[in-house]
Amino acid sequence: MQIKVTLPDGSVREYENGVSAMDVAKSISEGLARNVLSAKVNGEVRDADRPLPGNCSLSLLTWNDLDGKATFWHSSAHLMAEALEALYPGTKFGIGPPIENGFYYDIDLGERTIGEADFAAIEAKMKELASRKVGFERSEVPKAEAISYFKEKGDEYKLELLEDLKDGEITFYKQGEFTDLCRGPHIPNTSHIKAAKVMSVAGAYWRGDEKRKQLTRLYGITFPKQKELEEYLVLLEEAKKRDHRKLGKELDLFTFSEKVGAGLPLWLPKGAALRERLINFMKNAQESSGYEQVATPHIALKDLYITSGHYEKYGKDSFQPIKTPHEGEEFFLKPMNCPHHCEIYKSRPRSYKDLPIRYAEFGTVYRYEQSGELHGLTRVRGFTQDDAHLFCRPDQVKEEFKKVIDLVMYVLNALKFEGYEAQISLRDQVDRSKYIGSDANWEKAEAAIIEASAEKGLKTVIEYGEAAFYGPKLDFMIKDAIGRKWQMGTIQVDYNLPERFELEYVGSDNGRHRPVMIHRAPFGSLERFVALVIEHTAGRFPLWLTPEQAIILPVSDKYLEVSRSIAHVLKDSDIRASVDERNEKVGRKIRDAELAKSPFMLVIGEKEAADGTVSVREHGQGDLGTMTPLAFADVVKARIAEQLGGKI
RNA sequence: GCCUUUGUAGCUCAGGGGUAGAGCACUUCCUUGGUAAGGAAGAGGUCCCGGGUUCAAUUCCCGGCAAAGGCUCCA
Repeated sequence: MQIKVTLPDGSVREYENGVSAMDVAKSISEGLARNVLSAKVNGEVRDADRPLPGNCSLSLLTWNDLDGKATFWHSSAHLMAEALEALYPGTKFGIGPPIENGFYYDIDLGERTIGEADFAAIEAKMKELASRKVGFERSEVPKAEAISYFKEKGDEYKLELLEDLKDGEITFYKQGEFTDLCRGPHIPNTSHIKAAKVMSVAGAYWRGDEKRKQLTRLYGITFPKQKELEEYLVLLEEAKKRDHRKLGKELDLFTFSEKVGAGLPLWLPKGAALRERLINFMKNAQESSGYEQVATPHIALKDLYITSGHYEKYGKDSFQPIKTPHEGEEFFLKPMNCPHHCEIYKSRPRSYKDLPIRYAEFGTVYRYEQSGELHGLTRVRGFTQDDAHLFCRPDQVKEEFKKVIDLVMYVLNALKFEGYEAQISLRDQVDRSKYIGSDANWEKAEAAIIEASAEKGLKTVIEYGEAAFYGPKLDFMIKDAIGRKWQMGTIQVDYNLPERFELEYVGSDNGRHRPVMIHRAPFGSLERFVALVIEHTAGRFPLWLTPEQAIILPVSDKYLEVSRSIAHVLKDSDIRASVDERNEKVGRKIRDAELAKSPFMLVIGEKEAADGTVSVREHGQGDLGTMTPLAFADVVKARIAEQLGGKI
């Protein structure tokens, strides 16, 4: 009997029934067969050596396919587990999946601990085990047998995993001396793994539950070639150079002080000025979109947060209240601006004709974050949101939401952010105890976000359980230099706060109606936004944003005076420029300016002083020739106009 | 908060139970140099903080604090 196998290029080949993906590979070429790691059969990734189920579509997976890499790393996790069992007998195993870059295995070492000093031994053992060139043998195991196997081994974690599996669906994989409960698939044999590195060790709660036992998580990565491992490590080093914490220090943007407190950034003059430019950029954009600025204090009475629901939700796990000395009144540092803005809305009666009302505030808020969670500018305890709250009629929600999407997109484009992901954050589908408000309101809000995003043609992913406690969100996520995802802009539809604050407007029917609120922050927080701009530009900011647009480099002290007067001319043309007045050679000044990422260097020597010109050198580009200071100013302005797409 | 690691000059880092080290930055002097580092001299330290062991602790031990990588959390 023959079966028909459809390959990715659309071609159909016939084979004997019982043929494996590996056999198909061999029939195409020996070289391909050597590189096959697993196979996608009718969309399902399987071991390459399993017989094909009949007529099917087949793609052979190699290191060049994401699924092939995942198979490779999954098998590597098993290999590391085998090494660990050999080195540390009695180790119990949790789960060991592949991840974006490599894999991890969660293990319970009992009383023993593992540190970086042990990594080399584990890597050596892995390589030794890999070189045996043994296969990963798949076997289907009855549940009772699987249970008795792990009972005997004393591995309670695998036993717990087995509880959730049905009899008849349980498979083991065995390579060498190591047998693991595993769905598979795996690579043909261990010898594909030529380079192995244990990257780091961390604590990880069993099944992600803080209340359960903390296991030791070992992260590792492997490659089919030693050279690829070396290249990967170089890439990691390069990424570290873009780290905003490092660049922020080098570029004099911000600092932290143990005396001020962890997670409380201090902005240096250059950083503060950069922040101001971002604020002005946003104010301009908002002004033309009908927003009005408001301003509110940093603290408020406890009662405000009881009304908003924040006290119940976060009161105990938050900064504790400040008390007045005599009356004992309790004030909280504001963790959000919305309750204040609700009170502004309530300050007088509203007509349907007034809506939408859009209150914007660059509000600094304070939140207690767990100490282990603080991270540079991306996770802090005090930060400034480019916050605004839109109060609108129910029939205006979708339109307003779409306008906010436009604003966010404008911001992302102006800063050249491309790799963002739009995430619709909805309620947890099972556990609803984390949220306030009626199901009906949640459903309305969720539908509004999904519809508005779809009508804007936004490519979105849906994440359940990621909503705010009072409403669903559309979040714009972006990765940092080392691939961690952060939330940047956010837009949220909220039916709950208007109810809690009893917000109303008088409709055309002369009746009282409840407005809907939209919370939104295109930057998210200025702190995090600056961090991500630093990492995405590697410190080479867009010209309109950069601290210093030009540095003037006199060839010798003789040209200090003319350099200073050129700086004045540029300043009068709104160009940010300064003079490097140090007693150094021009080569040195250029080197330092290049390292400081100054966009333009203006060399002034005898010729330029005589001609009334500047010799322009662009960062990373080199000499652009000479021109007058005013012509240079025009070049800068034209570049800025180009970067901002004609706006502002 | 939990796990692993780290904390030495402004920065990057070496060192080690008994006078504290380098490079860069900084100060002064010499040099007036044309597109990525000119030369010389000098100054600079509570070796994160607190306790313990010791004749002696920056070094070893314990506890804090801060930072790094994760886990959990994230209005």
